[in-house]
Amino acid sequence: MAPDPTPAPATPTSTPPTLTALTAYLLSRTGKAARGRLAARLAEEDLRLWHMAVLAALADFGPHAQRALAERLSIDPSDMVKVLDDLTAAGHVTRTRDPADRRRVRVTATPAGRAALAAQVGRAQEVQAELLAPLSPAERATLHALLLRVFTPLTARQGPPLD
Amino acid sequence: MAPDPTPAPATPTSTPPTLTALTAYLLSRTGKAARGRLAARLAEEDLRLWHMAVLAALADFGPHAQRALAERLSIDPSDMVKVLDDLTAAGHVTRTRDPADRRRVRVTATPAGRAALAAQVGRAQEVQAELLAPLSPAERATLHALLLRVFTPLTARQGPPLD
DNA sequence: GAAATTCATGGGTGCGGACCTATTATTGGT
DNA sequence: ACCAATAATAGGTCCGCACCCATGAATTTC
Repeated sequence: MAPDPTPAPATPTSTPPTLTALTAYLLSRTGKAARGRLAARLAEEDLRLWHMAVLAALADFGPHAQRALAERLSIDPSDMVKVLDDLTAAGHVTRTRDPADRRRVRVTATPAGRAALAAQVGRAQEVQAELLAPLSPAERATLHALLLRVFTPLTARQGPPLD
Repeated sequence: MAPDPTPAPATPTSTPPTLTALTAYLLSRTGKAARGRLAARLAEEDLRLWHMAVLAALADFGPHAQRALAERLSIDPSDMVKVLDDLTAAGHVTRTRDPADRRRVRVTATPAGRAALAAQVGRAQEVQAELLAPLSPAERATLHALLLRVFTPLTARQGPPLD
Protein backbone atom coordinates (compact mmCIF):
# COMPACT_ATOMS: atom_id res chain seq x y z
CA MET A 1 0.00 0.00 0.00
CA ALA A 2 2.50 2.46 -1.08
CA PRO A 3 1.62 5.88 -2.47
CA ASP A 4 1.61 4.03 -5.72
CA PRO A 5 -0.46 6.05 -8.22
CA THR A 6 -0.85 3.12 -10.58
CA PRO A 7 -3.07 0.65 -8.74
CA ALA A 8 -3.26 -2.22 -11.18
CA PRO A 9 -4.79 -1.27 -14.56
CA ALA A 10 -1.32 -0.20 -15.52
CA THR A 11 -0.56 2.74 -17.74
CA PRO A 12 -3.25 4.16 -20.00
CA THR A 13 -1.09 4.57 -23.08
CA SER A 14 -3.07 7.64 -24.01
CA THR A 15 -1.54 10.13 -26.38
CA PRO A 16 -0.82 13.69 -25.23
CA PRO A 17 -3.58 16.07 -26.35
CA THR A 18 -0.92 18.54 -27.35
CA LEU A 19 0.01 16.09 -30.08
CA THR A 20 -3.41 14.88 -31.09
CA ALA A 21 -4.35 18.52 -31.55
CA LEU A 22 -1.90 18.67 -34.42
CA THR A 23 -3.24 17.44 -37.72
CA ALA A 24 0.32 16.95 -38.89
CA TYR A 25 0.89 14.59 -36.00
CA LEU A 26 -2.26 12.63 -36.72
CA LEU A 27 -1.26 12.40 -40.34
CA SER A 28 2.13 11.13 -39.36
CA ARG A 29 0.78 8.51 -36.99
CA THR A 30 -2.09 7.23 -39.06
CA GLY A 31 0.16 7.25 -42.08
CA LYS A 32 2.70 5.18 -40.25
CA ALA A 33 0.03 2.74 -39.18
CA ALA A 34 -1.22 2.49 -42.74
CA ARG A 35 2.25 2.01 -44.09
CA GLY A 36 3.13 -0.57 -41.48
CA ARG A 37 0.06 -2.69 -42.02
CA LEU A 38 0.32 -2.37 -45.73
CA ALA A 39 3.95 -3.43 -45.66
CA ALA A 40 3.12 -6.34 -43.41
CA ARG A 41 0.49 -7.56 -45.84
CA LEU A 42 2.73 -7.15 -48.85
CA ALA A 43 5.50 -8.97 -47.03
CA GLU A 44 3.32 -12.07 -47.09
CA GLU A 45 4.21 -12.29 -50.75
CA ASP A 46 7.74 -11.02 -50.34
CA LEU A 47 6.91 -7.65 -51.78
CA ARG A 48 7.56 -4.18 -50.51
CA LEU A 49 5.77 -0.96 -51.19
CA TRP A 50 8.11 -0.02 -54.00
CA HIS A 51 7.36 -3.25 -55.77
CA MET A 52 3.68 -2.50 -55.74
CA ALA A 53 4.27 1.07 -56.84
CA VAL A 54 6.33 -0.06 -59.81
CA LEU A 55 3.75 -2.64 -60.83
CA ALA A 56 1.04 -0.02 -60.54
CA ALA A 57 2.97 2.46 -62.66
CA LEU A 58 3.50 -0.13 -65.36
CA ALA A 59 -0.10 -1.24 -65.28
CA ASP A 60 -1.45 2.30 -65.37
CA PHE A 61 0.92 3.90 -67.82
CA GLY A 62 2.26 1.00 -69.80
CA PRO A 63 5.88 -0.02 -70.37
CA HIS A 64 8.59 2.40 -69.38
CA ALA A 65 12.23 2.87 -69.99
CA GLN A 66 13.82 1.99 -66.69
CA ARG A 67 15.12 5.44 -66.06
CA ALA A 68 11.79 7.06 -66.90
CA LEU A 69 10.17 4.71 -64.44
CA ALA A 70 12.57 5.77 -61.74
CA GLU A 71 11.93 9.43 -62.45
CA ARG A 72 8.21 9.01 -62.42
CA LEU A 73 8.28 7.41 -59.01
CA SER A 74 11.03 9.67 -57.71
CA ILE A 75 13.22 6.79 -56.78
CA ASP A 76 16.95 6.61 -57.24
CA PRO A 77 17.84 4.75 -60.45
CA SER A 78 20.23 2.50 -58.59
CA ASP A 79 17.48 1.52 -56.20
CA MET A 80 15.14 0.89 -59.08
CA VAL A 81 17.60 -1.69 -60.33
CA LYS A 82 17.18 -3.72 -57.17
CA VAL A 83 13.42 -3.42 -57.14
CA LEU A 84 13.29 -4.64 -60.73
CA ASP A 85 15.71 -7.43 -59.91
CA ASP A 86 13.18 -8.71 -57.41
CA LEU A 87 10.24 -8.24 -59.72
CA THR A 88 11.90 -10.00 -62.63
CA ALA A 89 12.98 -12.84 -60.38
CA ALA A 90 9.35 -13.17 -59.33
CA GLY A 91 8.27 -13.10 -62.95
CA HIS A 92 6.23 -9.95 -62.51
CA VAL A 93 8.06 -7.82 -65.04
CA THR A 94 10.32 -8.37 -68.00
CA ARG A 95 13.38 -6.36 -68.91
CA THR A 96 14.09 -6.08 -72.62
CA ARG A 97 16.70 -3.91 -74.22
CA ASP A 98 15.22 -1.20 -76.39
CA PRO A 99 16.34 -2.05 -79.94
CA ALA A 100 16.23 1.63 -80.91
CA ASP A 101 18.51 2.71 -78.10
CA ARG A 102 20.27 -0.28 -76.70
CA ARG A 103 21.31 1.55 -73.59
CA ARG A 104 17.74 1.70 -72.48
CA VAL A 105 15.91 -1.16 -70.87
CA ARG A 106 12.24 -1.45 -71.50
CA VAL A 107 10.30 -2.63 -68.49
CA THR A 108 6.98 -4.34 -69.01
CA ALA A 109 4.55 -5.90 -66.61
CA THR A 110 3.78 -9.54 -67.25
CA PRO A 111 0.26 -10.93 -66.93
CA ALA A 112 1.43 -12.51 -63.69
CA GLY A 113 2.65 -9.13 -62.58
CA ARG A 114 -0.70 -7.54 -63.30
CA ALA A 115 -2.43 -10.33 -61.46
CA ALA A 116 -0.10 -9.87 -58.51
CA LEU A 117 -0.87 -6.18 -58.50
CA ALA A 118 -4.59 -6.86 -58.45
CA ALA A 119 -4.11 -9.22 -55.54
CA GLN A 120 -2.09 -6.62 -53.67
CA VAL A 121 -4.69 -3.98 -54.29
CA GLY A 122 -7.21 -6.35 -52.79
CA ARG A 123 -5.08 -6.81 -49.70
CA ALA A 124 -4.55 -3.10 -49.46
CA GLN A 125 -8.29 -2.61 -49.47
CA GLU A 126 -8.63 -5.08 -46.66
CA VAL A 127 -6.07 -3.23 -44.59
CA GLN A 128 -7.82 -0.02 -45.45
CA ALA A 129 -11.16 -1.39 -44.34
CA GLU A 130 -9.68 -2.18 -40.95
CA LEU A 131 -8.08 1.21 -40.59
CA LEU A 132 -11.14 3.13 -41.64
CA ALA A 133 -13.54 0.94 -39.73
CA PRO A 134 -14.59 3.80 -37.43
CA LEU A 135 -15.80 5.82 -40.41
CA SER A 136 -18.99 5.53 -42.39
CA PRO A 137 -18.68 4.97 -46.14
CA ALA A 138 -19.51 8.61 -46.76
CA GLU A 139 -16.87 9.71 -44.30
CA ARG A 140 -14.31 7.46 -45.90
CA ALA A 141 -15.05 9.07 -49.23
CA THR A 142 -14.65 12.49 -47.68
CA LEU A 143 -11.37 11.52 -46.09
CA HIS A 144 -10.11 10.13 -49.36
CA ALA A 145 -11.04 13.27 -51.25
CA LEU A 146 -9.38 15.51 -48.69
CA LEU A 147 -6.23 13.42 -48.59
CA LEU A 148 -6.08 13.45 -52.34
CA ARG A 149 -6.18 17.22 -52.40
CA VAL A 150 -3.44 17.36 -49.81
CA PHE A 151 -1.37 14.74 -51.58
CA THR A 152 -1.50 15.97 -55.15
CA PRO A 153 0.50 19.16 -54.67
CA LEU A 154 3.17 17.17 -52.89
CA THR A 155 4.00 15.25 -56.04
CA ALA A 156 3.47 18.23 -58.28
CA ARG A 157 7.00 19.07 -57.39
CA GLN A 158 7.85 22.36 -58.99
CA GLY A 159 9.40 21.29 -62.26
CA PRO A 160 12.02 24.08 -62.29
CA PRO A 161 15.69 23.16 -62.00
CA LEU A 162 15.62 23.52 -58.24
CA ASP A 163 19.35 22.75 -58.20
CA MET B 1 4.17 7.81 -85.30
CA ALA B 2 7.26 7.14 -83.30
CA PRO B 3 6.72 4.70 -80.47
CA ASP B 4 8.31 7.34 -78.33
CA PRO B 5 5.83 8.30 -75.62
CA THR B 6 8.07 10.89 -73.98
CA PRO B 7 8.64 13.72 -76.47
CA ALA B 8 10.71 16.23 -74.53
CA PRO B 9 8.92 17.69 -71.47
CA ALA B 10 10.55 14.90 -69.54
CA THR B 11 8.73 12.65 -67.17
CA PRO B 12 5.54 13.81 -65.50
CA THR B 13 6.23 12.25 -62.12
CA SER B 14 2.56 11.53 -61.77
CA THR B 15 1.46 8.85 -59.37
CA PRO B 16 -0.35 5.76 -60.67
CA PRO B 17 -4.13 6.10 -60.24
CA THR B 18 -4.21 2.55 -58.97
CA LEU B 19 -2.33 3.82 -55.95
CA THR B 20 -4.02 7.15 -55.46
CA ALA B 21 -7.32 5.29 -55.47
CA LEU B 22 -6.25 3.66 -52.21
CA THR B 23 -6.90 5.70 -49.13
CA ALA B 24 -4.33 3.62 -47.31
CA TYR B 25 -1.76 4.68 -49.85
CA LEU B 26 -2.66 8.35 -49.57
CA LEU B 27 -2.47 8.07 -45.80
CA SER B 28 0.93 6.51 -46.06
CA ARG B 29 2.27 9.12 -48.44
CA THR B 30 0.82 12.22 -46.84
CA GLY B 31 1.80 10.84 -43.46
CA LYS B 32 5.32 10.37 -44.63
CA ALA B 33 5.42 13.88 -45.99
CA ALA B 34 4.07 15.23 -42.72
CA ARG B 35 6.57 13.23 -40.73
CA GLY B 36 9.44 14.22 -42.93
CA ARG B 37 8.73 17.92 -42.84
CA LEU B 38 8.03 17.81 -39.16
CA ALA B 39 11.27 16.00 -38.49
CA ALA B 40 13.15 18.48 -40.65
CA ARG B 41 11.76 21.36 -38.66
CA LEU B 42 12.49 19.74 -35.33
CA ALA B 43 15.99 18.94 -36.49
CA GLU B 44 16.66 22.66 -36.62
CA GLU B 45 16.79 22.50 -32.85
CA ASP B 46 18.39 19.08 -32.70
CA LEU B 47 15.18 17.40 -31.68
CA ARG B 48 13.42 14.39 -33.05
CA LEU B 49 9.79 13.42 -32.95
CA TRP B 50 10.25 11.33 -29.83
CA HIS B 51 11.69 14.29 -27.99
CA MET B 52 8.63 16.32 -28.75
CA ALA B 53 6.35 13.48 -27.80
CA VAL B 54 8.04 13.08 -24.45
CA LEU B 55 7.88 16.78 -23.72
CA ALA B 56 4.23 16.81 -24.68
CA ALA B 57 3.44 13.88 -22.44
CA LEU B 58 5.16 15.53 -19.51
CA ALA B 59 3.46 18.85 -20.16
CA ASP B 60 0.04 17.29 -20.57
CA PHE B 61 0.12 14.68 -17.84
CA GLY B 62 2.74 15.97 -15.46
CA PRO B 63 5.85 14.21 -14.18
CA HIS B 64 6.19 10.51 -14.83
CA ALA B 65 8.25 7.67 -13.61
CA GLN B 66 10.54 6.89 -16.49
CA ARG B 67 9.09 3.49 -17.10
CA ALA B 68 5.53 4.75 -17.00
CA LEU B 69 6.51 7.36 -19.54
CA ALA B 70 7.90 4.71 -21.83
CA GLU B 71 4.75 2.63 -21.50
CA ARG B 72 2.49 5.53 -22.18
CA LEU B 73 4.26 6.35 -25.39
CA SER B 74 4.78 2.72 -26.32
CA ILE B 75 8.48 3.13 -26.66
CA ASP B 76 11.08 0.67 -25.52
CA PRO B 77 12.45 1.63 -22.08
CA SER B 78 16.00 1.37 -23.32
CA ASP B 79 15.23 3.82 -26.11
CA MET B 80 13.55 6.14 -23.64
CA VAL B 81 16.85 6.32 -21.80
CA LYS B 82 18.54 7.79 -24.83
CA VAL B 83 15.76 10.25 -25.54
CA LEU B 84 15.91 11.47 -21.98
CA ASP B 85 19.68 11.68 -22.15
CA ASP B 86 19.28 14.17 -24.96
CA LEU B 87 16.52 16.10 -23.26
CA THR B 88 18.39 16.40 -19.98
CA ALA B 89 21.52 17.49 -21.80
CA ALA B 90 19.43 20.18 -23.47
CA GLY B 91 18.00 21.18 -20.12
CA HIS B 92 14.45 20.34 -21.14
CA VAL B 93 13.77 17.76 -18.47
CA THR B 94 15.20 16.79 -15.13
CA ARG B 95 15.74 13.30 -13.82
CA THR B 96 15.39 12.90 -10.09
CA ARG B 97 15.36 9.66 -8.19
CA ASP B 98 12.07 8.98 -6.51
CA PRO B 99 12.83 9.09 -2.77
CA ALA B 100 9.98 6.67 -2.06
CA ASP B 101 11.26 4.06 -4.46
CA ARG B 102 14.81 4.81 -5.34
CA ARG B 103 14.78 2.52 -8.31
CA ARG B 104 12.43 4.83 -10.09
CA VAL B 105 13.48 8.01 -11.81
CA ARG B 106 11.05 10.83 -11.83
CA VAL B 107 11.06 12.80 -15.06
CA THR B 108 9.89 16.38 -15.00
CA ALA B 109 9.73 18.99 -17.71
CA THR B 110 11.65 22.15 -16.95
CA PRO B 111 10.26 25.59 -17.80
CA ALA B 112 12.75 25.63 -20.66
CA GLY B 113 11.39 22.30 -21.77
CA ARG B 114 7.85 23.58 -21.76
CA ALA B 115 8.94 26.63 -23.70
CA ALA B 116 10.73 24.44 -26.19
CA LEU B 117 7.60 22.36 -26.59
CA ALA B 118 5.53 25.45 -27.26
CA ALA B 119 8.04 26.54 -29.87
CA GLN B 120 7.92 23.13 -31.52
CA VAL B 121 4.17 23.14 -31.56
CA GLY B 122 4.37 26.46 -33.33
CA ARG B 123 6.71 25.06 -35.93
CA ALA B 124 4.51 22.03 -36.33
CA GLN B 125 1.59 24.32 -37.04
CA GLU B 126 3.60 26.09 -39.67
CA VAL B 127 4.44 22.82 -41.36
CA GLN B 128 0.82 21.85 -41.07
CA ALA B 129 -0.32 25.06 -42.67
CA GLU B 130 1.88 24.33 -45.66
CA LEU B 131 0.65 20.79 -45.98
CA LEU B 132 -2.99 21.66 -45.63
CA ALA B 133 -2.77 24.76 -47.78
CA PRO B 134 -5.08 23.28 -50.43
CA LEU B 135 -7.86 22.94 -47.89
CA SER B 136 -10.20 25.53 -46.51
CA PRO B 137 -10.29 26.00 -42.72
CA ALA B 138 -13.51 24.05 -42.55
CA GLU B 139 -12.04 21.23 -44.57
CA ARG B 140 -8.98 21.16 -42.36
CA ALA B 141 -11.22 20.79 -39.36
CA THR B 142 -13.08 17.97 -41.07
CA LEU B 143 -9.85 16.23 -41.94
CA HIS B 144 -8.61 16.58 -38.40
CA ALA B 145 -11.79 15.15 -36.96
CA LEU B 146 -11.76 12.21 -39.33
CA LEU B 147 -8.11 11.46 -38.70
CA LEU B 148 -8.70 11.61 -35.00
CA ARG B 149 -11.43 9.03 -35.25
CA VAL B 150 -9.17 6.81 -37.30
CA PHE B 151 -6.24 7.34 -34.99
CA THR B 152 -7.83 6.83 -31.61
CA PRO B 153 -8.63 3.12 -31.94
CA LEU B 154 -5.07 2.53 -33.06
CA THR B 155 -3.70 3.53 -29.68
CA ALA B 156 -6.57 1.94 -27.79
CA ARG B 157 -4.63 -1.24 -28.21
CA GLN B 158 -6.64 -4.03 -26.73
CA GLY B 159 -5.17 -4.45 -23.27
CA PRO B 160 -5.25 -8.29 -23.38
CA PRO B 161 -1.97 -10.14 -23.28
CA LEU B 162 -1.94 -10.52 -27.03
CA ASP B 163 1.09 -12.81 -26.72
C1' DG C 1 18.78 -12.23 5.44
C1' DA C 2 18.40 -14.59 0.84
C1' DA C 3 15.97 -14.83 -3.45
C1' DA C 4 13.22 -13.03 -6.84
C1' DT C 5 11.61 -8.82 -8.98
C1' DT C 6 11.70 -4.16 -10.84
C1' DC C 7 14.11 -0.19 -12.94
C1' DA C 8 17.32 2.27 -15.40
C1' DT C 9 21.10 1.83 -18.29
C1' DG C 10 24.50 0.41 -21.82
C1' DG C 11 25.49 -1.99 -25.78
C1' DG C 12 24.46 -4.38 -29.71
C1' DT C 13 21.54 -6.17 -33.91
C1' DG C 14 18.64 -6.02 -38.00
C1' DC C 15 15.72 -3.76 -41.36
C1' DG C 16 14.31 -0.46 -44.62
C1' DG C 17 14.94 3.75 -46.98
C1' DA C 18 17.50 7.30 -49.18
C1' DC C 19 21.62 8.59 -51.22
C1' DC C 20 26.12 8.50 -53.53
C1' DT C 21 30.12 6.91 -56.43
C1' DA C 22 32.40 4.16 -59.80
C1' DT C 23 32.24 1.15 -63.92
C1' DT C 24 30.66 -0.58 -68.21
C1' DA C 25 27.73 -0.26 -72.49
C1' DT C 26 25.87 2.49 -75.92
C1' DT C 27 24.73 6.55 -78.16
C1' DG C 28 25.09 11.13 -80.71
C1' DG C 29 27.95 14.74 -82.27
C1' DT C 30 32.10 16.48 -84.41
C1' DA D 1 37.52 7.65 -85.32
C1' DC D 2 37.15 10.07 -81.04
C1' DC D 3 34.70 12.35 -77.20
C1' DA D 4 31.10 13.71 -74.28
C1' DA D 5 26.78 12.47 -72.51
C1' DT D 6 23.38 8.93 -71.04
C1' DA D 7 21.72 4.19 -69.16
C1' DA D 8 21.98 0.54 -66.28
C1' DT D 9 24.35 -1.71 -62.80
C1' DA D 10 27.08 -2.99 -58.66
C1' DG D 11 28.81 -1.87 -54.92
C1' DG D 12 28.91 1.04 -50.46
C1' DT D 13 27.40 4.51 -46.71
C1' DC D 14 24.49 6.70 -43.41
C1' DC D 15 20.41 7.28 -40.66
C1' DG D 16 16.38 6.32 -38.03
C1' DC D 17 13.59 3.07 -35.84
C1' DA D 18 12.49 -0.93 -33.31
C1' DC D 19 13.97 -4.66 -30.60
C1' DC D 20 16.55 -7.59 -27.52
C1' DC D 21 19.87 -9.02 -23.90
C1' DA D 22 23.13 -8.36 -19.87
C1' DT D 23 24.35 -5.68 -15.87
C1' DG D 24 23.91 -3.22 -11.47
C1' DA D 25 21.26 -0.83 -8.05
C1' DA D 26 17.22 -0.91 -5.20
C1' DT D 27 13.06 -3.07 -3.61
C1' DT D 28 9.75 -6.51 -2.25
C1' DT D 29 8.62 -11.30 -0.82
C1' DC D 30 9.25 -15.19 1.88
